[in-house]
Amino acid sequence: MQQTLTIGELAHRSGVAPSALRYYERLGLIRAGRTGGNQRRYDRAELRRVSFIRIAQQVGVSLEEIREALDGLPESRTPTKADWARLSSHWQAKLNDRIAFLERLRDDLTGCIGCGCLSLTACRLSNPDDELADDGPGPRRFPALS
Amino acid sequence: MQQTLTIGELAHRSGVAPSALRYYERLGLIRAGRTGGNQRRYDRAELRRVSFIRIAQQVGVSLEEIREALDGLPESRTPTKADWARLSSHWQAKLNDRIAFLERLRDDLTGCIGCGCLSLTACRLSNPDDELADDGPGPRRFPALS
DNA sequence: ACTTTACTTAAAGCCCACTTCAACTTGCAC
DNA sequence: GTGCAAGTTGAAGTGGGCTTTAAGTAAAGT
Repeated sequence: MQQTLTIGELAHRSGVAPSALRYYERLGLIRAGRTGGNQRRYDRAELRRVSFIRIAQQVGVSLEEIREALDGLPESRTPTKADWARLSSHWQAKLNDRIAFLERLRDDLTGCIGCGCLSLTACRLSNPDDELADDGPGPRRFPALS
Repeated sequence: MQQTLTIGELAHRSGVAPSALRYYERLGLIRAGRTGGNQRRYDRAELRRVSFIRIAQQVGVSLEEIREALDGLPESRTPTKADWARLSSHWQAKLNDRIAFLERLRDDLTGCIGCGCLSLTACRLSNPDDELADDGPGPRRFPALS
């Protein structure tokens, strides 16, 4: 018989509060079996899911997006190494995008200070994505990520 | 007389909705003069403030922290190049911290896949029993950049 | 002068990611 | 078999970051 965890144990091992775990379950991010007395019992594999959720959150991904990603895992069987590798490499791509974005931000900020224009609004940091040419320096929308 | 912007103009040029600009004003992030008829008129320098706010938000900083940072600007005069350079370099440090954090995350993720441990929970990626356990309610921002 | 668009306010609403509450039930330790 | 920590539920509350609404005023175009 497979070893299971109570909600308190999973909470302790994952660093996520029990209330958050119940919330995740309502959103369909994790699953739990039940005892005869209706208490949750988590397969140890859920620990990995919770870790994944927390990592994705740190990258700035919403729970809804995380749910969509986790939906890519097989439902019928415990995810294999290959399953997780696929998901994780997808997240590495997201991380790389985000890192590149922040680096661009940092470098542009440096340029703005260095060049003396000082107008954050006048550099490519704020890209005039529309009719800039009314009068004077233009409208500035920040470039959206991905 | 100094050229000013209506709230609609500032909204258009900054890409921030008028309601958000009024909200920022309530929080003390930006300031506005008034016409005889009580309408807001923004000094062009406010455009820079709004840009700064948006950039800081992209880095994952809360409005409260942004307000504290902006409080470092002189109230009596229009901020000089040096004023902005000081603020911006502080933000560059934040950016670097955040970039370093994400890189560590990315590299650890690679390691987890490569080594086959597959247990994200077994690496330093997930720090069980740690301080993140009780952050209180509210949307999770990015981890503190200190 | 008139019409239309833009602005004003306070208060309420919304979305996300949770937490807290109240009232109750399970299940492990002794 | 009893005591008590740990679990259960739905509903309501919290905090951040806004948007929407309603009712009214200002200013710009013709």
